[in-house]
Amino acid sequence: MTPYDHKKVEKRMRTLWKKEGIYKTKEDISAHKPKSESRKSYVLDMFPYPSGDGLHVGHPKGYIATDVYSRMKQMQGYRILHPMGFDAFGLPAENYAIKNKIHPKKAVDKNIKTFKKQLELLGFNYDWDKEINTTDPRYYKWTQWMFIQMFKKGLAYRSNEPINWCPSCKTGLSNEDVEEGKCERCGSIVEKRPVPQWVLKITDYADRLLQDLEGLNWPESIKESQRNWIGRSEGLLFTAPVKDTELKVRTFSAHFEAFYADTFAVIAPDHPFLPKLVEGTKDETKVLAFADELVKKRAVAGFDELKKPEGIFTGRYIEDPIGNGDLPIWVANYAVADYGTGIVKASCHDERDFAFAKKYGISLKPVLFPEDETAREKVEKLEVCFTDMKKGILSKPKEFEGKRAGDFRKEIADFAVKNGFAERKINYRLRDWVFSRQRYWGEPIPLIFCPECKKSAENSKLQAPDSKQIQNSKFQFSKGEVVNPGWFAVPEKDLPVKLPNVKSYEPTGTGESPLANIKSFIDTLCPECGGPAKRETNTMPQWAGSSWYHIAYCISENLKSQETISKQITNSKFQNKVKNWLPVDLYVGGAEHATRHLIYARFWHKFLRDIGVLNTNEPFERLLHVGLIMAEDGKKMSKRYGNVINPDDIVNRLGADTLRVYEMFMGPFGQQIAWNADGMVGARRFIERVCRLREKILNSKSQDVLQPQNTTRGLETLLHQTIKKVGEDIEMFKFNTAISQLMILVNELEREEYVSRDTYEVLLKLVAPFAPHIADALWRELGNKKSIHVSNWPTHDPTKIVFHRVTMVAQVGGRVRDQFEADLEAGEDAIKEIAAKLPSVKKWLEGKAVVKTIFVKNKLINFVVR
RNA sequence: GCCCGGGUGGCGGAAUGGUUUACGCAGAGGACUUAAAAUCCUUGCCUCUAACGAGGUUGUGGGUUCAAAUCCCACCCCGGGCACCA
Repeated sequence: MTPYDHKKVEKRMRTLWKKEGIYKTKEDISAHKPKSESRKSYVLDMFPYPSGDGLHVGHPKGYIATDVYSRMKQMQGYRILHPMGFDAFGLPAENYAIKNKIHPKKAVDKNIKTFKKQLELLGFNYDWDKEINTTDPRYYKWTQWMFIQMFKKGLAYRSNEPINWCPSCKTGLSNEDVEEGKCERCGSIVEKRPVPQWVLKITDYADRLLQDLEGLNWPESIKESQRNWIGRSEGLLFTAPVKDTELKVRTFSAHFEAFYADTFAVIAPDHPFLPKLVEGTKDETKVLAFADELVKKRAVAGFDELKKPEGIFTGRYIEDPIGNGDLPIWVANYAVADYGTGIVKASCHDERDFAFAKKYGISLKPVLFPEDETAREKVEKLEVCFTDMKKGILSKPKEFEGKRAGDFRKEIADFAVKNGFAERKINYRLRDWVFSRQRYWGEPIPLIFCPECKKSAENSKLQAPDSKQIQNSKFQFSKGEVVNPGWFAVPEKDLPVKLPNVKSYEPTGTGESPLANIKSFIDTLCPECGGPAKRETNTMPQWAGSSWYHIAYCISENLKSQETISKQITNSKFQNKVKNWLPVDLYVGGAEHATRHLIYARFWHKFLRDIGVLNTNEPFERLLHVGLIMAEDGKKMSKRYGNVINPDDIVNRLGADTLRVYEMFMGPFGQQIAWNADGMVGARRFIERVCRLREKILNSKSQDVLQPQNTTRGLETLLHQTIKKVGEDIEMFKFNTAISQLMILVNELEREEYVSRDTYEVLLKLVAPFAPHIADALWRELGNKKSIHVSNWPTHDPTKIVFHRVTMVAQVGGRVRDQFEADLEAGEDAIKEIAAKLPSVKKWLEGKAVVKTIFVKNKLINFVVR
């Protein structure tokens, strides 16, 4: 492969760009500029976690895309912000460090260096002045400050409830970190463990997170994932006394239409209320022991094993006010403690309840039936479980007898509320965000605990009696108020709370963070009373730093400032910067973040808006996800399979421009696709053709081949079509068709004896976003002093796109019989006349009667015959 | 089980009611060359036919339409997400 030395060209161009500073972000903090001058485009990639393996060719696909996009935007006159940074806290970095016996900080620094070197080889237009690193104390000072604001607003609370615990990673996990009951990182089965945790009340934002999805320009699939994840369901909350006790029980039901069928209730085996419920019953110990066993079983059981119903009678009954008598309460393995109230009234109109009752001989009483008589009989005889709450016909209560349940959902709810059985309630599947990790490599949680202050706080406040707490709590017993007695935020002047540099940072496995062993870190003074106090030793999860990094890029200078954050954020300069860049106009990254990072960041952003730091509701206006590049064998690229392709090798052999063009040309951007080494040849050839076209340029201006040619496909038309299509396709992330259009143009230009300089320059500009090195090099060879990347994007002339002659299709009976040329906009009669004379059409019309003629202007004529 | 995508040549894909297979890769034939590489040109779904042609063909089956890859119904397969969430 000859004619150009990509190594030389690419190196030379990158040096020039650096020298000329063409990728420096243009800030515009004056609010007075006319709109056209301050058009901005904030284009963001999901920042990488700098792993020790470096990049493979799959990683940069998204980065190339945003690079192409932002280059075009810049040429179109937008101020662009296109930054890059590193998300380097968290388990992977720490595990890598432990495995390689190197301190996480050192490992991260080293890996970032490698990453940056690799990224730079690809010729991205990042403004490295904006680089951020979540593990930089100047960065996490802000992360900690934001956490403190949440703490002060009561959005961070201390919980003692059992949480997901990964025995292998030796840390608590959030609900989002668990997949099919397994740790998302290492695949170990997750246990429930009662470890004291800091939890963020993301559920307070559930409704807004759900509602605001509607206005976002995001892939429908991701919106749908988030809707499912938030899992809003409207239902009824029933309250009833527990027989022979002072206790009351609340149960939630989203499918309440057949609530007259309830004959028993189930409680989760790990429900914190269970011990209190069975207190004083005959089989108290037996029940608790059995429940314990169920919990343990559930912790190790595979997913499918949970389908087998198992349980035990608690010895207690609900006195159901509906008049169904006393409902026995059972412990059931399928009941979930932390959804709804963890206790559910059960009936034959639920698959799981039905199976459970059948197994343990609990009586059932159907009140909902199919219309069909024989089917109805089966339900009456309890042979089948009937659950259709839409089409089912009710037999009870009297008020709704014979009615279709689905048509009266609202009325049934009104009825239950009016009679005092229940109140309306909206429940979410979303759980609060478990925010503590018992690991070393994370942001220290900036809180201090003072035992003295806790005592006085508790003394000053008499413990509320149980009954009251029942009224106020989601659960039936005290969950502890959300005031965190004895806990205080680290005063702002003392931020950041730096992660101590230690030798031993391996997880303890005791539920304590490794920081708990460092006396010099723990011991401190109480910010409230000045007495001896202890620091929180847990760290934040991997997702903390990434929850606000889109903001960090806008205020990168602020991160270096010595001023307090509270003061900085009220500064009008800060406010202007934030207003000028946010929201992110285009956000590109992997779809795997649908229900984690993308929910957390939205939550965090909304919170910061609520406290006045931001003025936008949502962080990411438009989102696109990049399809994975698979290895040639169709598997994921991984060291394990030995199928990794390193971009450095490609850059070395064929050049960054070739790699970029190839990755953009492979297929639709969002689609998963396998690497094909052969395919790269096409990309390289395309670039070489663009180079070779230079020889066809005439310096004399008089001979401009852009003069309209006497053909239907004039070059000028093609050129303007290409300008239009490439611009539109890049805007829509349809890079593959943009490139194919460029190829068509190049093929056509090759056929010409001469190419005008103007045409060639337009071509180079259109190629520039994809192949920035060679395009700029060729551009400068033409004598241009400034980089092509700061030139103006060409605009198409709509009048020049129109053909003068068009190719028409002649059909007979809907079948194509011939094609012919005709004048643009030619009328039906003229076309009919031409078409009817064509021999191949004539042949098919012979002996037939034309019933109808269909005419589509500039496209076809169709004779419908009989 | 529920919810999203998707199924088009040998391969990646294009076309969102109007010529199926743009563009690229691989293949075959040719030109140039002492030769090779590179480059350029031609060709390129299946069936029937000596040929001209004709018919078929966008996962399968049906429907709407002058006309369907595209719209509607049913089914099959692949990929992804969610899942004892009451």
